[in-house]
Amino acid sequence: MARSADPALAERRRREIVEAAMTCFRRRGFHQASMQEICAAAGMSAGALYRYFPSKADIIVAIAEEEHRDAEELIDAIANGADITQSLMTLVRDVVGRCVEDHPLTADVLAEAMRDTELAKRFREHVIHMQRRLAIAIAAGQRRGSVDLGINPETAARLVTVMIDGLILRAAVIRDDDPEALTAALRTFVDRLLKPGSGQVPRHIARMLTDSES
Amino acid sequence: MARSADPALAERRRREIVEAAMTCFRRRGFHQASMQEICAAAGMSAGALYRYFPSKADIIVAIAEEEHRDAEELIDAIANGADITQSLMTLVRDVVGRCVEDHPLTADVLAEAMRDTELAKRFREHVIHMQRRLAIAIAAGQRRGSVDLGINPETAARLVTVMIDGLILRAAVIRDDDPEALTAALRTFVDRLLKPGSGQVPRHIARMLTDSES
DNA sequence: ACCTGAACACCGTTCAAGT
DNA sequence: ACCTGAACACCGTTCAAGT
Repeated sequence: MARSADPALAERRRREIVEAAMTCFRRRGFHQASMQEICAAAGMSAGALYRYFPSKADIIVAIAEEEHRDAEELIDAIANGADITQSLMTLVRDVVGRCVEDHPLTADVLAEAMRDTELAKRFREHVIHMQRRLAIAIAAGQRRGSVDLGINPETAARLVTVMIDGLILRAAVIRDDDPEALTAALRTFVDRLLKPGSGQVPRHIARMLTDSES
Repeated sequence: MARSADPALAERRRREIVEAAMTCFRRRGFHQASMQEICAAAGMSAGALYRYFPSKADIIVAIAEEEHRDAEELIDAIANGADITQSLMTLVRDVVGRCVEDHPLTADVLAEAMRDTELAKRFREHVIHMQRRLAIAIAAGQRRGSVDLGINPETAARLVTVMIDGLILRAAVIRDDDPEALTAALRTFVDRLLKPGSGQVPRHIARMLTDSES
């Protein structure tokens, strides 16, 4: 990475490179895009680029860091929302929506994480962070009465994050999967998992419940 | 692929190549493994290999076909099981378990599908097939009374397949994620989604339900 | 200090030459 | 018909030479 006399310049160059690489990777994928392409997009020579990133793999680590930072900002935002059910729907729409744009980057990061120890470690920490934040938000929802008390917050958080991963993957590969059916399915998932006393109760019993308890 | 005078030889060679490639890809990943390595593992020259596969990309298409065929056999097997809840737990254990071995292949196939139209098409068809089979099995479960009538079979099938994708992804990247917690979470997911009249009903009401209806 | 771009070892793929 | 392996264009990375 070369000790720099001008940290501001170094930071600026790194951003230029990451930005250029993201454009190239989105267009052609991590392994299909060449360093020459990235150099051209960033407006610098190979030698200059290698002054700021010791290898192509390090560029994708920087991209993964950015993706994870973005996702964590999203989840921190919803963690403060009052209605956890609605917040989750919004979160998933945002995460999956953003992914539709960046699906190739996400898939590339994943595939690289399978080999790259550094990347795998960051991925792991990211998932753990997401899960913890969500568990806290769900527990808060339980105290507020907006989440069913019958479910363990850690369990719910685990299921939601796994579901989000699955949704991202699906949005990435199956671009035209019926989006309304998916949203409806997600609603069902969130309701059955989190809604206090959910729809499985027969109507006449549900009436008794509301009559006697609210 | 070269019209062959001996179709049996051609089939044998293709298998040798796919087998060799799977070994190499598992070890080093799709893009890290070189054609020279695959040739050496298959015991043939570059020219010979290219007689049977027109490109590296076509080898991964063959591998994806095999993965999909395996997964579809698994789902067809459970579709005939009596207890859909238990079958699903078994299915997930099998799919995720198999994946722990083949996670790098799965991730490589996914990342390639992001660029490779041919691969993406096969992926799409595979997901649709899985979903249809599962929906049929779930509908059968409803007729047998082992699945809650309050859920749409297509919706449930969609959620289960998305969840499976998420689980594969997680098993692939986060190898040491607490497996027991994951199994327990999955149990919760399946129960809340499919079990007739699940745990959200308060105990005194549940008692009334069983007293008056069964 | 920062940058250039030719050079290096290696990649996927081809094809003239062998049997 | 089937196979070999040197050759081709191109890859990620390095480094002597410039400013």
